[in-house]
Amino acid sequence: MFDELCPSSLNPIRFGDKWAALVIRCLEGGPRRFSELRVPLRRVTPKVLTRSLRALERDGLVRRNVHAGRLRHVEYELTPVGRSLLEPIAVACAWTERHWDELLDARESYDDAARHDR
Amino acid sequence: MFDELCPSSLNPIRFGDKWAALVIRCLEGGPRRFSELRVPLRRVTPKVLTRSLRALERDGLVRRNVHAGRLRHVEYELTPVGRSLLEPIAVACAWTERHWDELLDARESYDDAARHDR
DNA sequence: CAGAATCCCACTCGATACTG
DNA sequence: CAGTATCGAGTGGGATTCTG
Repeated sequence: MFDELCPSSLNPIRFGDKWAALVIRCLEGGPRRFSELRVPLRRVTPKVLTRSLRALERDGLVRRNVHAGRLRHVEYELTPVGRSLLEPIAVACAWTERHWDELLDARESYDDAARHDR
Repeated sequence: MFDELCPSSLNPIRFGDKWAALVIRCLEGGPRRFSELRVPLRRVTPKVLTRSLRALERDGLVRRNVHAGRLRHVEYELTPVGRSLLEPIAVACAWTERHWDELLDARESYDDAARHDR
């Protein structure tokens, strides 16, 4: 899922925006700071990551906690509702894992047939 | 899911393009013709429905059968792989049904707070 | 009947640069 | 550190009209 060679854009199942599912899985192990999220999600620009987090926050799936101090830091964590999304995500991942090869094969032969028709 | 008052665009879980999940559920009961699909999916223009069906066909989720004759007609039906998608879809639907109200409430209070901050 | 052609809008995503 | 500002490209969806 975090593999660049396996772009999730090919996956027929999506949760929220492009990065939402990844963000949720990154928060599975507990609260994470913005810059901590940027490590596994280094392909996401801060602006886009922020928007994704805001959307999740708006839906009550993620809670945003600001810790003021000398060096301010912000933590994001899953709410119970957000955590409950892990189950459908896991089901979707299992489906994709089981049918990924069939999907790729189907696309290949479809595209081949289309190319032959021209 | 087919309700206009419940736009699936608010649903955080999506399968394929905007109409894919609906198409799949329409095909659950057996093969359907293009114009039959257009009845429950009357909000979808033919072009968009065609594109959605083609995408599903490309992924091997739907099979397209052309019956030539005096009056030509085309039938679409789920492949076994397509049918297997019904399970993740059902899980997603169950999740949404269970958390829909929380989602709406969260959005409302988030938007209220945002409006108050300005 | 089952689409294809054309045009267009809105929105998402991303790159880059900047800031309290 | 945790974002915001700006700009640009690409994509998806839709309205309308036409066709083998």
